[in-house]
Amino acid sequence: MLGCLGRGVIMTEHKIRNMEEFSAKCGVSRPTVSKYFNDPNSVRKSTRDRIEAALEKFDFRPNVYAVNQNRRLTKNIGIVVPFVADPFFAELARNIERRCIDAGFSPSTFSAHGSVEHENEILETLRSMRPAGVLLAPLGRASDKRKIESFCENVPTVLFDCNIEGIGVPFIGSNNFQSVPLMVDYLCRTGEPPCFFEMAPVNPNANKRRDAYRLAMERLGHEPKILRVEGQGWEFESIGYGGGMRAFAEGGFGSSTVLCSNDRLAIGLLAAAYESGVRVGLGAGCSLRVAGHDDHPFSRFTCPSLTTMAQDYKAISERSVETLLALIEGGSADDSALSGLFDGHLVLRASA
Amino acid sequence: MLGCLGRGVIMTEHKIRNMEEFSAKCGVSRPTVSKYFNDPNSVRKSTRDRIEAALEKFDFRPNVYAVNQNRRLTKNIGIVVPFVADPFFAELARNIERRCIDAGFSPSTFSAHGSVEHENEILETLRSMRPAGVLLAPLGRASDKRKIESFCENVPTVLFDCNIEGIGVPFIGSNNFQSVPLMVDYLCRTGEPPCFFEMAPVNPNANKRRDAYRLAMERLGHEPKILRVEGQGWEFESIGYGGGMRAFAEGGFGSSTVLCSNDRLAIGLLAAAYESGVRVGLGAGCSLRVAGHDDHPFSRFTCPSLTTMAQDYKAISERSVETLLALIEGGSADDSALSGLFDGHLVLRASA
DNA sequence: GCCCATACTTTACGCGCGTAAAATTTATAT
DNA sequence: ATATAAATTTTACGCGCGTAAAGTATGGGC
Repeated sequence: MLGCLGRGVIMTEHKIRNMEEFSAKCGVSRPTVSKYFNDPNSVRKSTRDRIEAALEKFDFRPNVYAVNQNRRLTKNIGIVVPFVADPFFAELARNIERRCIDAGFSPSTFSAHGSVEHENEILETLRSMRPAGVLLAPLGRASDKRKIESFCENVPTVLFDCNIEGIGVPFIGSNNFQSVPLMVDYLCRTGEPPCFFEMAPVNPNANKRRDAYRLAMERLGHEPKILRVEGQGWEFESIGYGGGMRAFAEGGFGSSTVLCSNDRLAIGLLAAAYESGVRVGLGAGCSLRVAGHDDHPFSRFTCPSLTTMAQDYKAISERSVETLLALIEGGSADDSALSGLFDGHLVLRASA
Repeated sequence: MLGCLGRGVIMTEHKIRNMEEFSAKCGVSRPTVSKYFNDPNSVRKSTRDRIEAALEKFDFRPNVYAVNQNRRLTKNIGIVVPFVADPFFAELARNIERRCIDAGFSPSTFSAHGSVEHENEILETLRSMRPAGVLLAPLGRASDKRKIESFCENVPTVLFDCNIEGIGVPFIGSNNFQSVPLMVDYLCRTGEPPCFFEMAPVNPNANKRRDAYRLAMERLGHEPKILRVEGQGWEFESIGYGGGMRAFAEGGFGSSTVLCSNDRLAIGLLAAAYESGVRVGLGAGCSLRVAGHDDHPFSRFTCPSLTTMAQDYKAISERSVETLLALIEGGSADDSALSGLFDGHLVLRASA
């Protein structure tokens, strides 16, 4: 490729193979270049300029594998969500990714796709990646608690969205005991007190929401009514649909207001209502009100649009990353003291 | 940790630090162990058994960074989708991931989150990962064509879902010229010929679907009617909703049947119809039929449920991975000859 | 002008493993 | 039993970079 004739007319820049060659082009020693890549501000401005000038001409990048092999701690951060096909988690992951990049780390996102086996595989993979830290939203009840626990002992980890209680790991999530009562209160003010529509709980959030519902109802002097539908897995819409169809066939919910454990369940229920000829909403001719929880990205586009409790995506992702970075910096500081729960806010739409 | 008293009662298995130590525990040489990890069947059964026995006792795993540094080609495969918050892509990615793992590779999935900058970042990251191959679903029109082209020259790549034409890279996707005419034909048989509802095309698929619609209509002796709505970005539902609201306000679509360029657009349109008091479906009292394209995971739960063309997820993911593996094996074989388009099938639901 | 802190260079070692070549063992065929 | 092929061990080198130590250059303050 490079002409040997020595004409020197067009000196084809032969590819830089390693940091040694690159440092030669800079007129700077390799260790200094190495220092530069670890922290550009750790070298004098004049040398920084020389390196960056050469960087534009040759676009060299240190070999990630060699770098990570030799660093005590890699700059990798693992992000694990239970089910990325749920736009709620996709959105959360996107936010978190961005923040990690901005903090100078290299995030890699994994989805357990709803399966424990896959979640365990991911933890194994993550282990061998020796990440600086991990942001983990576990499957929940289905998770292999011991594996997660032993993982957290070896890798700085922050749990988000779904807690695994009693393992002393920081947790960032939503405050269900604030959000659910707020919704219950709104629903009671504006119509018949709601019943609670849930599936077999996949995680602590589901349990807390039910408990919060019960408490809120009792505090308002109403009798809680809980309707649990069958079904498992992560096809919540399908479960909500099936449960809805059966309830409508058997004569309704025992209340003209239904508070769903989450939006996806509500989406299924709305489909069932539509198919059953039950008009949902506030207007005349409507016989049912439906509310959800989470402000799922699609809840704006349901028919009718879904009244729901918005989780504070931004705060959760921001605080999760902050907490992890603090954990990475400060060694293994006091753990669960770093936990944080965020309030949600009411999103009033047409369904309730 | 390890008692120094020599009692030997409980010999705490001190952590294996590297392959050297591990091979000692096996009573096998390190190069042989190395061979084993590259291909367990490349060593004699007796030694394989010894290694695997030790493997259970010490759960040693080769350092991924050291491995990848020294191998000519890593076992990594990059998977890139334009927007993972779209469950369609999440589903595709999940399928592809699984197949890569089964083939003995380590997939990492990335989402461009709808932004070119992010897509380019991902390509850079991917480059420094020196992957064996990459499965890339580009953003489409928004993509930086030159960067993708230069990337494909250096890394074995298979495009899926969305083609970048004229760069000689294998492409696996859906056959829009089969699927759209099929839908058009069905709609014409059962009611008024459809108009076509689209947004500014984000990728070649959108263009092809429109062209296929036009052709199909002309072939059936009907006049094509195309309604393009404004809006950009990846919030298709929102665009469909906005376009729908305006169309209903201005007196409809010029046909009582609307074929949408994709399901997400249709989901937005259905929301607009509902809000505008327009009944969608086949039954009495319905004034509009709506059909989509893709069999989006949520299209079962729209109100009414959405009649659509199902893309063959399984075939696309399977063939994409197969093609990439062939590309990896056979060096840079004849490229675009490996392309493949798959037929879709009609999914009849309540909306049309 | 000297002193000293800082930044840099040189030199050197190690990380954990792939991989090649040569010597040796083991299994299979004759 | 002997020849032959296959598998394994030994030995050795290299990958690209982090990092430490010791020496050299740089620059600011007095």
